Amino acid sequence: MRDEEKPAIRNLPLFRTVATPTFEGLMATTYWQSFPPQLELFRQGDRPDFLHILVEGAVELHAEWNGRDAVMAVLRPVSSFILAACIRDMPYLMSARTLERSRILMLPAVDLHAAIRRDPELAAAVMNELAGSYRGMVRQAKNLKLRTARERLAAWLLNQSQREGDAPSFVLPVEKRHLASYLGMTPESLSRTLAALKGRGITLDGPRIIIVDRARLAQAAGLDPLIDDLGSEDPTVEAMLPRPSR
Amino acid sequence: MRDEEKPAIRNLPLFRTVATPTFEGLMATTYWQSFPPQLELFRQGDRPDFLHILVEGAVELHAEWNGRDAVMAVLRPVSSFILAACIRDMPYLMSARTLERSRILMLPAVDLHAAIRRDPELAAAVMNELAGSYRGMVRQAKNLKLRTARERLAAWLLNQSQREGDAPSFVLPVEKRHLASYLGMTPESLSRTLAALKGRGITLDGPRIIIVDRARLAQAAGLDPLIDDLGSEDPTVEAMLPRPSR
DNA sequence: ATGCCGGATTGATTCAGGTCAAGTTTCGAG
DNA sequence: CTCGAAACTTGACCTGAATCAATCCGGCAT
Repeated sequence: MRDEEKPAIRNLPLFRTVATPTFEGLMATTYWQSFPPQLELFRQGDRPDFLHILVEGAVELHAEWNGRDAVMAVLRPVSSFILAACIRDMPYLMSARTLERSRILMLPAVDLHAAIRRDPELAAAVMNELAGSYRGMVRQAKNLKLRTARERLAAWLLNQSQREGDAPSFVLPVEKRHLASYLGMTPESLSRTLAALKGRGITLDGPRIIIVDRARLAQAAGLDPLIDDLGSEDPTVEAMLPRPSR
Repeated sequence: MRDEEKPAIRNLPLFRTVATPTFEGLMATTYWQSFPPQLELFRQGDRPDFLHILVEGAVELHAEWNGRDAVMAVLRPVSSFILAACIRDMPYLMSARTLERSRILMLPAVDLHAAIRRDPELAAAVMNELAGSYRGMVRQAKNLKLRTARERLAAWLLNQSQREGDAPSFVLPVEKRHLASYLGMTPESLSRTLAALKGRGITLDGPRIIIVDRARLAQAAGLDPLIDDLGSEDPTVEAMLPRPSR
């Protein structure tokens, strides 16, 4: 464990509030793994042996069925993932692959369990994290059921801009086909829908989005704190790109 | 609190494993509420003051946005709901209404919090419940993103049959328009899709479904334990009709 | 530079599912 | 038993998005 990244890990919602001995004890059981881009970390159905903590790079959670594939989330450092599978000790419901070269801290599920049993403060943090993840998935399901592809895209653009500090312009942090899949559409549809939004508050420059009329775009998105809210909710697992990579 | 239903409540995954004093202490802080059919229990955005435990009747969780409405889950006794909102003390993301005359046990969120702090066994149960709910929502999102309306319907029919003990025939436990919304389609589409499945293993008799060729229907559904599995996962909140009303 | 190669765009077409508009059935109130 | 409202079904049509099929573009290795 390098000292430089320790503070960032310590600051995860999962660990922020626990006593230092608990944290140090947990860290002592971890070990590092480095992965090249495009590597499958695990597949849905596998047994969860480790809580994963992404410290560098980018990881995509996706789900497969009947030959189809859908991106469920994209994670950026520093984020923990697959906590729920570890807690229940049940097979992953999603597969994970790196998008970039990534460094991941592996925390054995057994040790996590032991620590939770020992430290009620950690248990409380886990509850909060799980409740937040649940709520994140509820938001995602609402997004899918209630909004059209165009509305989802418009809302995502606004959210992404907000994540980057209300930037009036930003470059997409993932390839468009991944974004398309995350939003539940095809790359072709994303391309067209993006073009359609040009008349509604944005300008395009390759992978760069320029928001020229925030109000107009917000109109098209129909923003709603009960679907889109970032920030207040814990975005460790569920959100697409929780925060700029710093 | 009537003695007759106590065992059923005690048997909830949330309480099954806790010590009796914890359970009794919690029950002492609860009170009953009875509601007529079609009554709004709370609206999305409201503050969560109580953990709800449905003991009799049926409750629907639904989400609204921009004039659209989608059924997110239907609950049958005995089920607890909105645990996540209570844990995080954040606004409900879904609204709730009774479908039938219902009796609900209200457990003040403050008392729940206090009990969790006191009893690590309860904390563990809450973690399990939340992790299970999260996984249930992941399944639902996968279902929406990866399957067509027909596949979702076929899978739901098989799951429902299984819930009723592999019944070869059963009547729909909710109105078709509610089922349609839950499955992410319109009532008209449900009607047509049901008709289309007549050639693929089922027969219809009003609200009764007769499964004549389970294998054929399973073929149309593409069942997958990582989407459809009931049973092993805790279905308290996320599943449509967790169990027959007994 | 040149030539790939994978991703992105654009166009033509298809298709699943939604919308609108009649019917028809069911069921509860009187 | 009758009536009326609500649920359901059916039909015609429309639309959002997927699919199929060319290009187009940009980075990168030769």
